[in-house]
Amino acid sequence: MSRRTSGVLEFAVLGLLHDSPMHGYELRKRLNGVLGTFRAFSYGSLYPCLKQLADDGCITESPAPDARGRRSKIVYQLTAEGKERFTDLVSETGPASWEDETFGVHFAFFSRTDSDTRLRILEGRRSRLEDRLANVRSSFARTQERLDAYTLELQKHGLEGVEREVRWLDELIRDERRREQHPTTSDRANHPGTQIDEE
Amino acid sequence: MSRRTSGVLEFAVLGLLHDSPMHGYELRKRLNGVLGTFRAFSYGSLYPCLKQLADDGCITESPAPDARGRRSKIVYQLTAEGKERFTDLVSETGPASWEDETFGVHFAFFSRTDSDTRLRILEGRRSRLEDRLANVRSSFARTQERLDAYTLELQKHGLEGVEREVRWLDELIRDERRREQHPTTSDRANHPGTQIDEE
DNA sequence: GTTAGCATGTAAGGAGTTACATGATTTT
DNA sequence: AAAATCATGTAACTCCTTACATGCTAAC
Repeated sequence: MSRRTSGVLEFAVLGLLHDSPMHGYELRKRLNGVLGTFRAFSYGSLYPCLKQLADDGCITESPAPDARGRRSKIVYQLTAEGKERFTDLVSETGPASWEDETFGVHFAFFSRTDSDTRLRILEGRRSRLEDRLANVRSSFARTQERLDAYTLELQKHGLEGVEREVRWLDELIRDERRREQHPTTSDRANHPGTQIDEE
Repeated sequence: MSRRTSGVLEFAVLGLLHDSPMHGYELRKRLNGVLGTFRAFSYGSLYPCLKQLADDGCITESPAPDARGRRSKIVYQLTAEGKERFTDLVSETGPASWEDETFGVHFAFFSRTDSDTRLRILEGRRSRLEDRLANVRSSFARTQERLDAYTLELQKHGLEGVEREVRWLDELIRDERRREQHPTTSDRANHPGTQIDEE
């Protein structure tokens, strides 16, 4: 019942261990694989996080099957409670799922959710970005003349980046809606190998 | 000679105070204006930073905080040492100038630098991103088949974002080179109002 | 038998946030 | 005179990094 840990790292760890047990080293590599450009974590945060998850009863630390020597490798494995915890996290559709720091991870584990949750998160993210656009644009209009060319260029680039993400989200939302209307067999269990039905 | 503070916030504060003295409240608004989409700071980090800069002798707080009776507004102003510090920071062309957390701020104050420094930073950033692309692409090639459609989509989106920034940098570098070859009067002092010579 | 990579950790600290506390000034 | 906004600050905390420390295991 503890539920002490929080944050992106914990979420990602639970998600990866959901696929299969692993040791920390492997975990870290996959972590940086799954999160890609978005984030990278060091062992200095990974191992304490694993300890915490173990304390919380979400994972078990077991010595490796081939352990005969002294300090053996540790295989981390999800418990029933850990699975439950992950399910809770992955189906969260509040602000925590669409903020900058967390949206990427939620998206990375989208195949663990249902279309409904996905849509809510995508739309949440979208309106979050729209808010930001509105803010930036209005302060832009107010202070534009005071900014030099480079600052202006930076604003423009940032703005276009956000606009680009909005377009991306629009496409994803459209696909997701289409899928809701024309459900296929692969929609309930979206395992690796499943393709998004365009391109 | 202290030089204790470091980081983006300090840099940005020095840069803004370089234009004109201000109080903290105003400073914070401009901060979020200049940095736009990239970052936002709270008072909880701004005021301690200002205290630190005052301790370091980079800024003065006027009137002195010992004003009897009422609490008065404080106007923060750059000292000679503060100006020097900012000049040092703004002409830094090492990794500190092109990493994710810092590049934006350096760019925002590009008009305070010479074309040479700008080019070095832009190119440093560019090669930083190229490295990242190479990394992601190779790990992508290795692990692609193990990723589900959403994770793949996320990777793709991230990758395209980086590619987009590279194209942006290419354009800026080209412009900067053109400017080096055809210097205009506005190149040495790039004050507000100066336009980048395209668009 | 030594280098390189696999594997697990810890201590110290950096850079920021949130929530709170307080008071001054302007607008309605 | 109430509400909004301007204005300054602090304490506790979060989440992560760097640098270090240690030892195992495979390959050359």
